[in-house]
Amino acid sequence: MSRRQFSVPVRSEPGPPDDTGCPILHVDMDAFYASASLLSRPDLRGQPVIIGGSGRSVVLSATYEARAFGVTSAMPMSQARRLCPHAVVIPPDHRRYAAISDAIMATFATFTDQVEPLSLDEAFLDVSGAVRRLGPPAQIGQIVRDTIADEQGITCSVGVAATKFVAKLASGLAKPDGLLVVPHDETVVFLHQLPVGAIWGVGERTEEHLHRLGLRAVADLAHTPVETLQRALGDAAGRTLHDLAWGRDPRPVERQREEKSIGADETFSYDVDDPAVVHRELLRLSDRTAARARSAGMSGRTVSIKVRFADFTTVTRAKTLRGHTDVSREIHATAVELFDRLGLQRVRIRLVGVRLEGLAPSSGTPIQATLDERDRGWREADRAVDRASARFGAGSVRPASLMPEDGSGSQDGQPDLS
DNA sequence: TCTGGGGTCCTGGTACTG
DNA sequence: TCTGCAGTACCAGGACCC
Repeated sequence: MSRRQFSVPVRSEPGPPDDTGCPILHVDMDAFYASASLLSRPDLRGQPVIIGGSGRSVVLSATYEARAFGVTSAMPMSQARRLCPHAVVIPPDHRRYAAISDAIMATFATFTDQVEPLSLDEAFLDVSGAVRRLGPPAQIGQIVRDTIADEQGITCSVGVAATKFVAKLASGLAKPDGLLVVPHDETVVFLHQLPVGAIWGVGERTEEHLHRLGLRAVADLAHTPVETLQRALGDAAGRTLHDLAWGRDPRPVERQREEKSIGADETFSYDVDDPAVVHRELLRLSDRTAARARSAGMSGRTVSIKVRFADFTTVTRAKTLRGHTDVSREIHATAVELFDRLGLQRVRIRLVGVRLEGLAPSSGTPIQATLDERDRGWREADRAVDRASARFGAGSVRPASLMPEDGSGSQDGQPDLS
């Protein structure tokens, strides 16, 4: 679900496009979260619908009817409501999205075992091994589209190209509900007509930077010496951009991608300057992070925190531990230490986050060796909480300091600040 | 005017180590 | 023992992705 929108004139020649040497498919669901939410609200089809939360949140997705009013994903909800006041707003249902995504990925796997999920709603497929069984890549792309529509009731767009980068661009141009082939021999011509912002890795800042250098189209990038780009953007980015501008993208479709970090952050419903409140939020986030790490069978060696102030400036602090951990209490203690070390005096804070980095499988790391008897006790307690959560639901057991003062036990997972 | 939450990768600076 | 150097690890920030 790319957020960058651009368009180019796409050549339409008579006859089917030549997909020889184009084994990479990029499949991207159309307005995935909105389409998935409408499956249970068919009465809203054809209407402007926005998927998003309340308070200081942003738009997760919107139907094409809402997009016609200028609503885009990642836009502040307050702005989206102003642009399209008559839109129906539906809160996100992440469990449902994950279930539909699992089903879609399982469908992809029936076409090829070379599937690389990029997010819940998009994936690369290398169909080189399926051509003899199912036909040329463009035909496979069409079968994928039909199958997803039949099975899930939502549409998707498919890009077919020689490389991942170009396939992704093609699916974006095919939206909504389309398929676009970029023939191998036309890759460079196709790329050179695009704006620099179309390139993977060129965001708002880099685009501005390139514009200041007088580089507006991908063709300009391609004809700029790589050393010039490297001086302007750094060695890695300069080289990558130059390669992509010439259609060079040797990255294969990778089935498994290792997780590098797990974390959670939360924006307060209003800015907070009480350290005790921040400590409590760090406990909640540490708990959530540790539980997710344990459920993934991972532990991490570095704990980092993120603090965003009212003026939106953000600082991060990190500490690397002597050994790996997945213990909530240890992560929380480190997070609090990092926060206190900032020495903030009644500064207004908008968001805090906790992240566990340097992940490794818990089974292969000597966690127990680093723990004393007391810590082992906390580890066992975490395990007991995990078992209770699995049986009675997430949040059924939590630290006493996170319980509401009235003892009701009711809590919705939001910071208790509103 | 208002900017979420989950991540990855890169860069530059500093500290540590042999 | 001290100094300089190079490699590596760590840290913080920025930019980017969906």
